[in-house]
Amino acid sequence: MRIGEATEIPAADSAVSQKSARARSRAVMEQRILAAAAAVFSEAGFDAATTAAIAERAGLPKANIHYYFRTKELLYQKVLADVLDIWIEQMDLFTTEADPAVALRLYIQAKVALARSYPIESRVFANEMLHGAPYLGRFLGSKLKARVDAIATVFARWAAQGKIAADVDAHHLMFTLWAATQTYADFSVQVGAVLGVDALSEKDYERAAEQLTILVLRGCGLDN
Amino acid sequence: MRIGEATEIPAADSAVSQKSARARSRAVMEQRILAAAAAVFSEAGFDAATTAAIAERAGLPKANIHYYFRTKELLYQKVLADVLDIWIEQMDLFTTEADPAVALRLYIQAKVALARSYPIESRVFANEMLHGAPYLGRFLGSKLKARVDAIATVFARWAAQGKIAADVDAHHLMFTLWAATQTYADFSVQVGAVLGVDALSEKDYERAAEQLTILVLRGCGLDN
DNA sequence: GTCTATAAACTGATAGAC
DNA sequence: GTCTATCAGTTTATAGAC
Repeated sequence: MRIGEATEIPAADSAVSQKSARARSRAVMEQRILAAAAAVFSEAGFDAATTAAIAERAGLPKANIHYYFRTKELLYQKVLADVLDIWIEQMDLFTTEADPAVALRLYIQAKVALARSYPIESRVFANEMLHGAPYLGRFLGSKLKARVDAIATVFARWAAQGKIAADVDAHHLMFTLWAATQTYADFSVQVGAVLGVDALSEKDYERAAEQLTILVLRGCGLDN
Repeated sequence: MRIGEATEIPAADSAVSQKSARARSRAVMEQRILAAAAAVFSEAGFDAATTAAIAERAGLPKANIHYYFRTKELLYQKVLADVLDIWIEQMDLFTTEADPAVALRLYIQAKVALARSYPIESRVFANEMLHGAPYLGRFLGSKLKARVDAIATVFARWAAQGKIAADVDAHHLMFTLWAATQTYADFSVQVGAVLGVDALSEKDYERAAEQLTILVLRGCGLDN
């Protein structure tokens, strides 16, 4: 297929219309492969995931995977980058002007919602951490650390203003919030088994968020 | 070497002395292999772990691994069983007679101590959960569920006696406690990076336990 | 019991026809 | 761009000398 053939549709969105039919086709295939790759990586981890499994899930011959992503490593890095995009944009809630109780409540709800809506991405991230973060190591010590340090500053101001208990360490609080929310994605098998259900329902996630909110707000000395 | 040769030492402990020299030698080799296997499984997960890597870490030829454990799967199951032994014996603290604050404080300290002393075992367990618990699935829905259900009964009694906040769900509290403590083993790379340290020190683990205790006790409506 | 050698299957990646 | 065939390397597991 050449550029500007019959399938070329004038799009309303200019950013899209600037792409040729070929480029659009490539983007579609890449998305399809990335989705399949994320699923396989989440189930197996990087080392155990096979390009054959990714190809099969994408409904493509194995060689096509290597045509769009030269190596398995490049494909994994792209998956990880997409996963990070989802994860990092949650911490803006913690500003000095915000109400601590409201910020914490919204953050917990957002994180539990992420665990429910993006379990695959959550597990890819968990696998990466569990295996020593060979690809995300840099990000953790730079960008993520900076974000949490900034949040700690906000918590210190809140504490100085008497808005929150002074003995709460923001760093460790974040570790607990991350762990407690991600467990509903990463360890959903365990949670489901202990609750006695096959799969977690919307009610289960709501209750999870509600319970964690109760614990954390009261734990931070905030009236519920 | 035949049974009853010069290396046969009369042992004070009868249980040990009943074992032949051959059996003891076998037990030693099995332990050596199991330790190496746990390390490799914790770093790679079951699928990505190779018997060659286990052999290398144990300082043995690869064939010897298969002599003591016929298949990689049997070796993994034995490692998992040993891991479970470490993990399940922590919940006896929660009895109706116990003081809720004391029980929770001790449980958190014990769990954080486990995360520090047995990070390998913790990661093997985490890997198994993350990949859908193909080998521990049964255990989760039977033995573990029964334990947590029993704890929930204790919490209900405590709540009825006014000893603990009535709106705390014991099941979700346990999920949070497990996740928050295990994160110091499973995600120690992330924790260390955000704290700005290469490796977590004893002080870091102490602070982790202390902070989680503050949050949970106050969160459960208990005077600290 | 230990170890070298090797079988049989699978892995990431590529060549080359279409 | 797509796909079959295939390479070189690795994997689990075993055979068989010692």
